[in-house]
Amino acid sequence: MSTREDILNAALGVFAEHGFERGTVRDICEQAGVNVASVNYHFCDKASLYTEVLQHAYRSAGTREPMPVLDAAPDDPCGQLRLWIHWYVRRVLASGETTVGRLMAREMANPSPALDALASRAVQPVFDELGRIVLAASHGRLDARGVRLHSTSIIGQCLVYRSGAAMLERLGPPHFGPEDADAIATHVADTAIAALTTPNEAPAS
Amino acid sequence: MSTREDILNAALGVFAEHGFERGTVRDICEQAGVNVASVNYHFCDKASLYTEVLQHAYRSAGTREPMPVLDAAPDDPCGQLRLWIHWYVRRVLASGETTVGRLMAREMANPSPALDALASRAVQPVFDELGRIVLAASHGRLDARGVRLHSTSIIGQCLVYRSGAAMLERLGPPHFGPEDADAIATHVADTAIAALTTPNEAPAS
DNA sequence: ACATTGTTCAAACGGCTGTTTGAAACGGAT
DNA sequence: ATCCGTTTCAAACAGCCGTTTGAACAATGT
Repeated sequence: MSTREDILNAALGVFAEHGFERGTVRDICEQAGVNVASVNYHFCDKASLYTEVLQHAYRSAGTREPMPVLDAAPDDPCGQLRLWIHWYVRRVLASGETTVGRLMAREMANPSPALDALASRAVQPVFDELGRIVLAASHGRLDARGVRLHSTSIIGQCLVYRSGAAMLERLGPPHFGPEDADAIATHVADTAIAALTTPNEAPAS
Repeated sequence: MSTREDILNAALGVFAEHGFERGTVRDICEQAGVNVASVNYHFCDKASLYTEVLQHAYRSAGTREPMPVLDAAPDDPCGQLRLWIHWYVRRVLASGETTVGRLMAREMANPSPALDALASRAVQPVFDELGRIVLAASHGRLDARGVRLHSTSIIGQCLVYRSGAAMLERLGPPHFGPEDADAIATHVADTAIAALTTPNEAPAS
């Protein structure tokens, strides 16, 4: 039962560094210290190996820093939102340096069939939880469309520090790294709460 | 002089759909109606062809819908911000369907040497302009760090509809397409202006 | 002891890839 | 018409890829 996990770990690194196409089975097996045929024996395909690697990666990233329990303060949805955003930003910026983050960024830009399973199993629960908090923070005033808009805005503000990292670090200072996670999270939370608590806009002056 | 451009256009479509690795020279040439050897004759490499395609794509995307002139209302920075965001969202969502947007998203996740030139030439001016508007909308209260935070939040909220499109459309309704560009832009502008005009938050409880 | 099952391995198999080659076709200048 | 540089083409090349094969090996149950 060791070779399977050896392959899984080696494949995580190889796929993250070179992507699915350039990451060769031979390279993975050499790095795992196993035979080439092992991939086709334990996982039937290179593609199937990839999907398992993706789920393994996302799950391990999730368990390393689990989503905070928010039942603690059910009467303070804004506080819950702050907590959630801090957790998510830390998770996003931390994964930007490790292999997992690059793997996810690749998969977003280059969707493979593995993305379906990943979306429904790993991402959907996180996104649903955010939607629930947003709805509560708006005191139930938002419809499904509004919840989705606000949730997507929050996710977008966080994710840009990973998906747009290559571009941002080419745009001159000031730059933000994992050490700025709390500052970024505070800003995103401020923005989100300001948007949720400001009544519908009249055009601003 | 036709085959060069034929190859360039065909390669744009092929690379955008399949990426650099999976986009084969044979496919490009077949779609352009030319011989396989033409790629190595007109561009020496497949890689060189790719960098030329990237620059060609950025340039054409920029000229199709130019950044709006904002000198019209220099005394209404919030109005300028709304205008700018509407322009940017429309640009992002439009390019999300065409080939250019997907090509850019791929390049972000998998940066090639071509990204440096693209960042300084195509993206930097757009980002600087946004920074100027944000600074004005905050009545000059923000430092460079604050301007960068707000600008990045705005960009992130817009870009997520492209860079996260593959994920978002797997997360169940409601979905947003190019026809919702104005609604999205209005929401992002509301959020940004709410964040810019709300006084500094007290730390969360 | 044997047979069975699950696992590992070296070697080879097709197939697709980017690239090269050398000849053929073209087009303007002499 | 002849020449010469440029461009196109069919064909082949060399290499790497994922996958398969069939034999060796280890572990387990009978």
